[in-house]
Amino acid sequence: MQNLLHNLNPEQLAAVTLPQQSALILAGAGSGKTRVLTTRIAWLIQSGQVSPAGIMAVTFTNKAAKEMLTRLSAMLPMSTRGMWVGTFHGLSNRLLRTHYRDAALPQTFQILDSQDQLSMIKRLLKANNVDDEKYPAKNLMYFINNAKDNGLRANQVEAYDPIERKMVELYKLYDNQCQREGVVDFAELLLRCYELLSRNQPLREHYQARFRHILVDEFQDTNDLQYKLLKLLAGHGERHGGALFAVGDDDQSIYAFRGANVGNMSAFEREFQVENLIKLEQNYRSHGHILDSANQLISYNSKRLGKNLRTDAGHGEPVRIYEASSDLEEAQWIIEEAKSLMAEGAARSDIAILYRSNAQSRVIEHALFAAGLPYTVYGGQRYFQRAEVKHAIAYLQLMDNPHNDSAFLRVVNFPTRGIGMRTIEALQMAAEQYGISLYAAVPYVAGKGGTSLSGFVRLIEGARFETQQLSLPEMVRIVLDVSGLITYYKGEKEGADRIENLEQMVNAATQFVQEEGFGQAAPAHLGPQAQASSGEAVIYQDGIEVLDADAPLSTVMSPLSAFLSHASLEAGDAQAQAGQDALQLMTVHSAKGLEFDAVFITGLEEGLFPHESSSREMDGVDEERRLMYVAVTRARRRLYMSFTQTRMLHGQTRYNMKSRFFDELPEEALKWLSPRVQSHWSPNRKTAWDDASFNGGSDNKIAQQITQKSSTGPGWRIGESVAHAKFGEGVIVNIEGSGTNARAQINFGRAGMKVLDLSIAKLEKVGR
DNA sequence: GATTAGTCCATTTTT
DNA sequence: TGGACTAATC
Repeated sequence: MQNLLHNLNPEQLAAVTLPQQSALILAGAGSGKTRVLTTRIAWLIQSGQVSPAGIMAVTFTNKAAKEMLTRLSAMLPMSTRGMWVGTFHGLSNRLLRTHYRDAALPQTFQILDSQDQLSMIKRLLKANNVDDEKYPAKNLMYFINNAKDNGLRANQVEAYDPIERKMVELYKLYDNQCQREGVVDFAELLLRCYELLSRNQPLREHYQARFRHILVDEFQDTNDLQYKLLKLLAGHGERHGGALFAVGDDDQSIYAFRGANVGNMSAFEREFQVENLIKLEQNYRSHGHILDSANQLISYNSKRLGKNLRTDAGHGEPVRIYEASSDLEEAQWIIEEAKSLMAEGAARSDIAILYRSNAQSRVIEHALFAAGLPYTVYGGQRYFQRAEVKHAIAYLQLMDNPHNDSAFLRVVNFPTRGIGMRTIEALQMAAEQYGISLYAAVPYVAGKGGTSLSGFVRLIEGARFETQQLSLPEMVRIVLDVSGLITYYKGEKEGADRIENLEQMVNAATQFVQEEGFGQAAPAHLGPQAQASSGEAVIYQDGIEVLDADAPLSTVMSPLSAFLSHASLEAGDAQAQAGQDALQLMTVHSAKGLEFDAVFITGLEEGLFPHESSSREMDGVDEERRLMYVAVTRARRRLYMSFTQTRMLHGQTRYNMKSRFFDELPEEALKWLSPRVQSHWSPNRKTAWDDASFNGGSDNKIAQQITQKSSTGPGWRIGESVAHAKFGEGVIVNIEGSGTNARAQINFGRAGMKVLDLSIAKLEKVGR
């Protein structure tokens, strides 16, 4: 116990040892948030206040959940079994598996990932002859998910115009279709869970009584439904229920675009009458200048719960800022700096290069490749998302639940087995007519198509029969062969990697079976009933099915169902990183939660960061600023920022002003690096002639005149920074006309784009 | 039924 | 600019 609390600072200690009450922990970046969370759980158990089964810890990512479990098992002498640690979706899945009957789901219900969901919506639109110009599948998907994230069913959504009314109608159809197929999307997992618990009082009270302590990580990222679910579990406003311990940082809320509501933090504080608001402001990560920059920057946001990070480390190095002439040159500079960092002993993996949008990585990647520096880009294709893996999964899905139409359509003719469009259309007609799944509709299709379809059904049935008594890995092995996938990819030019990925699935299954505690001999098909002898999983109270506190996952679902859930809920790692020690490239979003010795924040230009679309959204720039705050606080010792005069975007040259965020940093913490001596017309770059003709639409002769004029005389040139008395600083984007008629189009950033007469407007050159 | 040319589009992302 | 997706062709 002593060493458990050892080395905690006073705030951390206070948070860890709070009494069983609602608490909000405002945990700044690098303040030991995860440590507090895990130590509290360990302390609660060690001090005998609660048994592991009384703990629920919720995270957003599997990575965070895994991390928590790892740390916990290192801290605790006993097993963490009985504790519920997982993502919102993972825990919801578990609950729904246990109470599938009460939730009105088939035992083998399957989880649609976003890809499946979109294709399902596309099918729905087609089947109902909906104009997909007017109702793009993506919009409908957004509409449905948005409604579900707010806890609303179709009949609860208020529609204000005909378009919305139609969307609501389609939402309803979509839900019906999901129910028919026995599939649920991500948001549905949570919504079902919420509805199940709200409507079923004994069940709700059982869980409320069980979970004495509910701990939530990254609380600022919760959406409305997640918060409602937590309130329900914590028995807010009811007799039962445990304490909600929420940890989060409103300054790091960067997921509003996917429904996260920072307002949940203050709502929680208010609704639970939180008396214990603890701020963790001691930062153990960054040096002083970096932290000062972060603090000052974020102070420009108005709606904050208020928090200021401090460090015991010294000021350290200043934040270095570099103005490049172009995106290419920016990349070049990054490489030079990274090289010198490495010469000083930095490992490549200690250096991160961050950008606002993925498109920016290409130029940097090119330069790194040319320089022969190993690098890794975060956020590639995940294992279970790869086409070939999804195909194999689809076969397994059909074996476990043949009514999953998405799975059916994915592989009914892959590898090709002579089932064409006409046959599929006939099948869809039949399925529509009888209101059944495609699989079930097969007998209703006659003729040649019907024959080949029956063949497919026999294939699935055969695979099911053949693997009935086998373990999950053996089953996967058989499916890979029987489906013809391996054979198919053997005949493909680029098939070797795909085959390797498929083979990898057997290993994934083996690992899964071991980690999740499925007895190695347990046949993959057989569900809970078959295993009931191994321990009563489900108990009954007042005639209601409730989960035994210690029921392992293996008693509530079959290995196959569990594996399929796992494939949907945990997409797996992105590309196996070949070069271990590599520079880390990623978006600022994906850098959240990580830290590096040295960090480059690139593309700090108006329009890019803050992104131009953010100015159109409510509090959009504040969110961009939080994003910048996240970026800054990733750095331990060295922080670099860069922006460029010229950037290629969507095949067009853009001239952006430097980001407003530079004005929000403390000057004394910064070091502006003088750019290398360079003319604006260095040979590598496009000439003004190109630029002018590219942007202007003025003809080449005129553009050429301008070039000659401006490159010799005191005139103005494209890309140049200027200052205007009223509009402030700007960048010349284009010049039209010449002599006294010359007019310049100038991007004044926040003040907007202006066209000014060069002979009239009083412009000053801005020293760069 | 596969290849190919044309079209469209373009923050951020986990589950 | 370049990737992803669709329509037309052999």
